[in-house]
Amino acid sequence: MGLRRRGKCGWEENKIRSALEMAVAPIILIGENNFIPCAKFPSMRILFIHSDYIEYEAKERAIKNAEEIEEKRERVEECLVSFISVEEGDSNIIGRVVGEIEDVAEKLNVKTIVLYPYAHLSNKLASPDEAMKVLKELEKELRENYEVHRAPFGWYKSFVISCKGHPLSELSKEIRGEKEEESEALKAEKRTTYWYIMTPDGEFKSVDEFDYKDYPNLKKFVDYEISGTRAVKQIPPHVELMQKLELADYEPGSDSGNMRYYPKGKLIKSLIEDYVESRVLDFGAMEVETPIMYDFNHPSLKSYLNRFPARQYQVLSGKDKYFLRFAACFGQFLLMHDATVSYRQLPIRVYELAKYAFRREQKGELVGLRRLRAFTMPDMHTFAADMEQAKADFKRQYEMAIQVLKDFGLNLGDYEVAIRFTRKFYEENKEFIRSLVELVNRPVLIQMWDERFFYFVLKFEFNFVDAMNKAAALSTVQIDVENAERYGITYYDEKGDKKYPYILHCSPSGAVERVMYAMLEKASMDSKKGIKPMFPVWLSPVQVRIIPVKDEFKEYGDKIMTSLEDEKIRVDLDDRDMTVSRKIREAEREWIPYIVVVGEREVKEGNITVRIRGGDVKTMLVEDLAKIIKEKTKDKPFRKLPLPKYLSMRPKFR
RNA sequence: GCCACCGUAGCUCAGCCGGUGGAGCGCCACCUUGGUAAGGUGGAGGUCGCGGGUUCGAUUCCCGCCGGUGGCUCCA
Repeated sequence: MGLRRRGKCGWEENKIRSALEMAVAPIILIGENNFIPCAKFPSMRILFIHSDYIEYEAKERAIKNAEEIEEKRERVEECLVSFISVEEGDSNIIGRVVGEIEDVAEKLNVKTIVLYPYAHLSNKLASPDEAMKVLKELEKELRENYEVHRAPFGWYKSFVISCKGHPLSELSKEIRGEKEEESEALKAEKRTTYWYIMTPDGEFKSVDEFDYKDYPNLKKFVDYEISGTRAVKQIPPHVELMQKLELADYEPGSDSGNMRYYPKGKLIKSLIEDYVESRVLDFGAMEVETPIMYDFNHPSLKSYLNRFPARQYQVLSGKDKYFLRFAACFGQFLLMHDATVSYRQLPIRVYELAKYAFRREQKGELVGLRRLRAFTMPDMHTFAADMEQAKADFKRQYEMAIQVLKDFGLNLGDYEVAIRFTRKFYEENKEFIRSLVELVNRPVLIQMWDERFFYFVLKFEFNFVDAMNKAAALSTVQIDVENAERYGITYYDEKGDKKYPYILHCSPSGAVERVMYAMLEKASMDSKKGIKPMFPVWLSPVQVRIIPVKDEFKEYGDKIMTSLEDEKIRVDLDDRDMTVSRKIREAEREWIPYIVVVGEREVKEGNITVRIRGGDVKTMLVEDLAKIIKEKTKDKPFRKLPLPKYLSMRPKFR
C-alpha cells in the first residue's frame, strides 16, 4: 500500500519492489502476510493455492497414530488447495475458518476444495488428535457447499501441484480466535509511514482526529489514500460525457487505453497543451524533444527494466527490442548527461510534452480518460545546484501548478493537496513545509517516512477527488536526490569540480487527458448541484453559436460570425431546418457559453440577442459580446474552430 | 492479471421458455419558415461483438476469444 502512486518515473519504486521480492523469494509461498507467532490466542494458518490440479500420494507414516487410509493416491482438478497448520485451541475457531475458506473459494469461483494438513507453517502445533478432529470437522462443514477432498493426516506425502499464478492464486491467512492483528508487513509499513493533516497554521493533526466537517473532499481523499476505500458502483460520469460531447472515445482498433479524439476533444486537448507549454516556457524551461522508444540494453536503463518487462510496451525492430517510454525522464536525463553545465547557469530546466507516455497498466484499472495506456504528459525537469535552489524552484512550481489548475476551472477544494517527505527533510525544513501549507491556506494531507524509500525527499501532488470518491493525481513536483548520479548528470561548481545537481520532476498539470477527466467530472458534479456544466470559455470548442430565426436572416448571421471570427472567437451558425427552440436546446446540450439568436428585430436595430449560459438573455452589440469573451479568454491560447462553420455541413461522429 | 456483469440499427436500449428481430433518437425525403430546451408525415439502415459447439434450426443454450464497466490486485 505504501508503494502506491509515489514517484513519477518509478525508478525507486522498482528498485524497492525488486529488493522486496528478492528478500521474500525464499518464502514466497507464504505471501504477504508473514506468520507471526502469537501466544495469546488460538490461530490457524492456511496457505491457499488456486490450482489447475494437485496430485498427492501417501508414502509412509510420519507419526504412530497416523490416519488409516484406503487409497494412497489422489488427483483433484480445478480446486482450491488449502495447506493447513492446526494450532493449539483451534477447535474453538472452526466456524471462522470455514467462513474464511468459503470466502476465498467464492472469490476464486471454485467448487472443489482440498484440505491438506501441513505442519510446517507453525511452530506450536496442536496435538495430532486435536488436529485430526479439527480437520474432520472442517471437512464436514465445508461439504455442505463444496466438493471436499482431504489429504491423509500423519503421512509423509509426495505431491505435485499446479498453481494458476494469478495475483490471488496464492494467499495466506492466519485466522485467530480474537480480533485480527495486522500483518508484519503492514506493521513495518506503519512503523515507517506517518499520516497527518497539517492545518494552515502549521499544526499537525492526526488523520483520525481532524474535523473534516468543512472539508468533505479531503475526507474522501484521505480515505482513498490510506484505506483505499471505494464506494459506489457506477459508470464514471466523464466517460458518458466524453462520448456525448464528441470529445473522445474508445478505439476498438487499438489496444485498450489508447483513445481516439474527435475534433472538439482534439481542440480542447491541444489548447491545454498549448497553455501548459506557454506556462513552462515563461517559467524558463527549454523545450526539447526526445525519442519515444529506448533500447532495453542501454546500460542506464537495462538493470531495472529487465525486472519489470511486463509494465512496458515492447517494440521489436528486427532482432532488437525496445520499450516505449513511460515518462520523459529517460530522454531528458540522457540528454543532460551529455550537456556541459556551469553552476552559473543553474537552475536550468528542460521541458517536453511526452506525447505519448506509455504504461501498460493492468486492464481492470483502465477507465475512460482517468487512467490510460497512452497518455500525454507535460514533463519538466529542473537541475538545481543545491537544496536551497531546489526548494526555491519547488515553491515557484507549486505556485505555478495552482495557477495552471485554476485556469482549467479547478480551484482549491476541487482538488486536495498531499505533501510527502522524509523525516530528515522535515527536520531540516520545518518552516518551508509550513509555508507550502500556508500558501494554499487549507488543511493538507501529510505523509512522512522515517527513511527515504524513493528517489525523492519531497513531493507534492494535487489530487482530484471525483464523483465516485476516487482520487487521481494531477499536478506534481518532486525533489530527486539520486538520479543525477545514476545518469551521470553533472555540473561544474565554483572550483571547477564536478557535482551532481538535484533534479526536480514537475508536471504542472498532470496528464492532459486527466485534466480533461477532472473537468468533465467536475462539470458532472456541478450539474448535480444544479449548476450548468461548462468548460472555461477559452476551452469551449464552440464559443458562440448563431441561430438565425429564418433563412432570410442567415446573411446577417454570417456578418456577425465574421466580425466575431476577426476577434479570434470560435463561432458557428446553425443553418439546419429546425425550430429555433430546438436549435437552442441542442446548443445548450453542447455547453456552448453564448447563443446568439438573430431575426427581424436584430437586423432592424443592428444588435444581437445573447443567451448567456448560466445567466440571462441580453440584447447587446456584437462588439460587447466580443469584449466579454476577450476578457474571459485573456492570456489564453487560441485555436480556430476545427469544424465546418455551418452545422448543416457537419458530420455526427457518434 | 483475477472475479462478476454487459456487448442487438450511427446512438440509447427492449426482445420470457431456441423457430433468421423491435422502439425512441439520429440520418434521408416531403410538408412546416419557426423568437429562447423536442412541429408533422413517410423512408432507408442490423452477418444480433468474433470463433467454435449442442440442435432439424442459435440473437437466444454451452465453451473460447475480443471489447466495455464494476470490484479485487496493482498503480512510475
